[in-house]
Amino acid sequence: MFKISKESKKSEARLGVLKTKSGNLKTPFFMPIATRGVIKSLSYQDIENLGPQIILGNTYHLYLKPGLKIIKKAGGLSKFMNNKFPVLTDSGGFQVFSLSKIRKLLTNGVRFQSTYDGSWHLFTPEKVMKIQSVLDSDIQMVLDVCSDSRSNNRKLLKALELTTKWAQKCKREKKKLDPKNKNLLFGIVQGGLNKELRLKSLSDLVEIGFDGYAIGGLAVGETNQEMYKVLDYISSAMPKDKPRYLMGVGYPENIIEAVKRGVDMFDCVIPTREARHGRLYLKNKFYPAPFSSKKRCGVYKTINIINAKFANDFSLINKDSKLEELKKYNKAYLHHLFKVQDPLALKLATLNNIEFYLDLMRNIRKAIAGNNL
RNA sequence: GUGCCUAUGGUGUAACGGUUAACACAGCGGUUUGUGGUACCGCUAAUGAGAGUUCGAUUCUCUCUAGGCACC
Repeated sequence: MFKISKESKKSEARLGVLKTKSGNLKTPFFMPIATRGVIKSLSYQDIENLGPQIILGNTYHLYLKPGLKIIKKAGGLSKFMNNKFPVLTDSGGFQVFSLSKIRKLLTNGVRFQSTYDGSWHLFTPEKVMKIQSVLDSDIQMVLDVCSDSRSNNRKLLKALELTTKWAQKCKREKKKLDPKNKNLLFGIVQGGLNKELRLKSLSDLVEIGFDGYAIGGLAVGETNQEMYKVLDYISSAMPKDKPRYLMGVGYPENIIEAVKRGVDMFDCVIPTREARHGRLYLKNKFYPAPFSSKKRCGVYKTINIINAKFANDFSLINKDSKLEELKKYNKAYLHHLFKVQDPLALKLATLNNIEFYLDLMRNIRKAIAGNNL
């Protein structure tokens, strides 16, 4: 299921292959986000041109819209999207955190209010697994309780205990729904910034046994240093022969620091969300030199294409791109597209940033192979 | 030509004889970590011109200028 092919001599970084029913994934990898069943503004053709290894969808959002009936009729999320890549679905655990104002935490699950029509829906561990079964995602996540990493220990402990209890239920339900273990199930480590709680959470999950382990509840308000400190001890304590997934992270420098600490999988809204707000990730002249811990790893820069100075910049959006659009359109034009709020602006910027992230991951893998990371 | 009405940032509107003239959009810049395209946070920017009344006028009066409407 997961095989490590190379361990860096320079750090805890490793190369591996994760097998899923829809394809094999070279780790470390990054998952572009398609929460609602679309990488915002991109068609399946655009996605194929980018060639991600895997994309990410969301249980809560897809359950509300289009709903299970439609997904079932379509034959699963990938068929619905005409997507040929593996899919990981998040459980809705993050919505416990991000939608904290419109949810109620119960001992048997979470009651969420729909962001569409205000109706209430109970998400139990069992139900979340049923939904993911219909979505037929290659990698499924247990329902967890993601809390603010700076919460007090009592709250963290409660979140952790619920997470563990629910993880057990998720595993049991998954066995019923998918006895041949066609799709993978990952547990999620919680515990905030508390070492003792983190390690307890991990060992409880390992005892239950999962196909992979995720680190949740990070990048939710703490500093980078605090996050790295957690990774320092939790990553090395995780089973070596299972993939490690740092949920929701991050900026390129965060990803590099996590890879050095032995993390294999990432997802983040940054490249896509920031694209829609006009920020483009671009290689600088040192790319892909050995990634340093300097700001922007010393190898990339960002620009805000909406800035007035680009109104007159007729240089190409991205001369290094493999994508025709980014090599043929210039910055002044993209600036204009943002000013007139044309959807093409979002698509071009999104293509640029995802391409950057995927290329970054390729170079990270190359660097590990050469013991340079 | 006569009468009436109007004049506030780039645009559209508030306000009041009395603190620093408010709001929206536009403009300029920033934020974003298991999604925020519709989000969030800053910044810039105005009382048409002149005179009078008044302790104090963007507000009241007059003249001018510009625009609108009606009549000839």
